[in-house]
Amino acid sequence: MNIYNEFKTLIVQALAALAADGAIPAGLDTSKITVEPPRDPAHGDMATNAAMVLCKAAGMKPRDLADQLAARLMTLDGVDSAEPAGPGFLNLRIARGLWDRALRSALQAGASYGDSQMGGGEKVNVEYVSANPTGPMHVGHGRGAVFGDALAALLAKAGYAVTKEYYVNDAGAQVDVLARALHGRYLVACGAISQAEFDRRLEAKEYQYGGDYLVETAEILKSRDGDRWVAADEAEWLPALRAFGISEMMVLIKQDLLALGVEHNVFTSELGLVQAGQVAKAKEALETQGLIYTGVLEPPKGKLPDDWEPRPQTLFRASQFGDEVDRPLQKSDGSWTYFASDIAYHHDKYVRGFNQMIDVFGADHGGYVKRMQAAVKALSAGTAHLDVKLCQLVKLMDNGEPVKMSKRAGTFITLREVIDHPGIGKDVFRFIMLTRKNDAPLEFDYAKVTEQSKDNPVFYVQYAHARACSVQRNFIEAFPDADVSAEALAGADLSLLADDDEVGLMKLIAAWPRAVEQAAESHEPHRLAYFLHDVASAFHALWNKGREHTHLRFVEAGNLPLSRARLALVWGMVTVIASGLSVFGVEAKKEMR
RNA sequence: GCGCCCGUAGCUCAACUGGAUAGAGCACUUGACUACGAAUCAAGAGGUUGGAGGUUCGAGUCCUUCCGGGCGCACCA
Repeated sequence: MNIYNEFKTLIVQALAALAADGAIPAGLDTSKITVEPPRDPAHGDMATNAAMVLCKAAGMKPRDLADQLAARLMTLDGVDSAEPAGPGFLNLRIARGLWDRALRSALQAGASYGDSQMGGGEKVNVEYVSANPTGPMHVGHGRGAVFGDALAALLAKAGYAVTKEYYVNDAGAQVDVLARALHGRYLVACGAISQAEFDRRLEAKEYQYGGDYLVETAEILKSRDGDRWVAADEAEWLPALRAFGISEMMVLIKQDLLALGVEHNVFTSELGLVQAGQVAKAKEALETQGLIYTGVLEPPKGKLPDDWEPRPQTLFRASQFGDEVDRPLQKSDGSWTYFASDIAYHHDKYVRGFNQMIDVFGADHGGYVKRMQAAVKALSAGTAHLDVKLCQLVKLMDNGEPVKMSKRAGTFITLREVIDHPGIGKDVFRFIMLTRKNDAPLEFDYAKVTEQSKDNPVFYVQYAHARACSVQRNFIEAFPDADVSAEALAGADLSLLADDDEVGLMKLIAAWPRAVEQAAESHEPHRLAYFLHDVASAFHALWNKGREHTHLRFVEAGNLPLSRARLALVWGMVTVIASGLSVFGVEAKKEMR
């Protein structure tokens, strides 16, 4: 129940009534009308741009249109005042009873407060993480994982039927590279080569994954298979070690995901798609539309690669769908490109009934977006939509100093190292990852995120929640027989909440459903982090106001009706924070000690 | 060279998809603990939104063009 949307409906109805009276032309396009809280609360509770948006089509001055609309709206229950302002805004003041009603509905809804029907049950597929199965997750993966997970939860809250997917890239060249590196570690484990020889080969780029994590994997392999792969030909050991390596790496990755609290519904194997003939099928689907041909691409502009040579390739006409050039589906050895199997994967999603797809990638995949969107457009005859969210880098800092690279991971700092850092853990990591827009770089400073102060947004929000729980404890102490259930609180006499800041907090609580819908619509969960911060801030302010003015304290011994009304307010705030944190997958703490 | 993303207070970042006087936190200045948790709060100061044009009732947001940064640019994923 988004109160702003309700009023938009009322305004559209009022306009229709004006049109019926002949005061304005009929059939105006009302789609651009917005109803939103004004930036300056002094302007009222809601502002609409209706008069400004419609004035041209109506052939009226915005001010006149606003006057007409204002007069009409004034007759409605729930509208205390409607005043034209500025260039043609219409500012509304809403009856107090509606804010009371919003708080009651928050209390009654509990954790489901803010749930929306916006999505109408439409199926949405969110693909995220999809890290290559070649090693443990690093911090960048962690950001994508948290972002995708929170976005999925947000869309679910907004009424979409969400499926969370992980695409396992187990078919390309990278997994061969993994197999070779694993083989090297295995030779060391079996005593076939020395550690020094391994290091030499690593230096010579014979092996590309130097991370220590493969040492243990090699040990497991040795204990399973003995030394049977030592003398074997590569053609023999490669497939075996590849399969083993992939499954072991997926175990590592799933452990990391578990530690982050990230859970996918579906894991799709690239190799599986290839073996099942899905790639060929997807290619055929494009072929029947005449979108596949064999051709030679122009050399890339700018720096020419050393090994460039004209080569006939199987190409997809991506340029017909907004991409710059056509894109190859097959390598010169006839095997599929990554793009080809990814087309098959998205085709598969489409066939499974997803017309809304979201892919969460690292920012280094930016060049890949257009061709994938082109493919989805082509495969669905334009009926499916793919949104690609690119997550920028995470800059790891400690007290302002960049954190050094890790030996264990080879190059990257592992996700594990970060969430196992003293004082961090999954909740801190998750929340901080969501305090920035996905396409903005994010600075993650160990010192700052573990600080217990308002400089640390995780702490600040959780502290508000814990403080509120403390109010409840005090209330129970003062009124041992009183019912503190949300249902009972919803029955409190809310008209006793008279202070401006109390009403201000009520309005914030009432704005939560709108915040959820807007964050969901824009695919931007970070907005909720800011909203929660605002709610926490309003609560902390009210708390301190009670410190200076004792009559504003939440719990007033001997005054049960007032105390109950205030606890209802506090609990409304708790409801919003708990609801928001659950979207983020972060625990709401009852106490900080 | 081309494409995508970005440029907002000293620093890190918001800005409700084009709305009214561009907002928070940190840092800085001042004030509030015999006190429901001072891990907090109140107040002050801080800006030509990288520059210049354009679109319109109205631009940080859209268009054009420069400047500066990041990423990507056939048979890698």
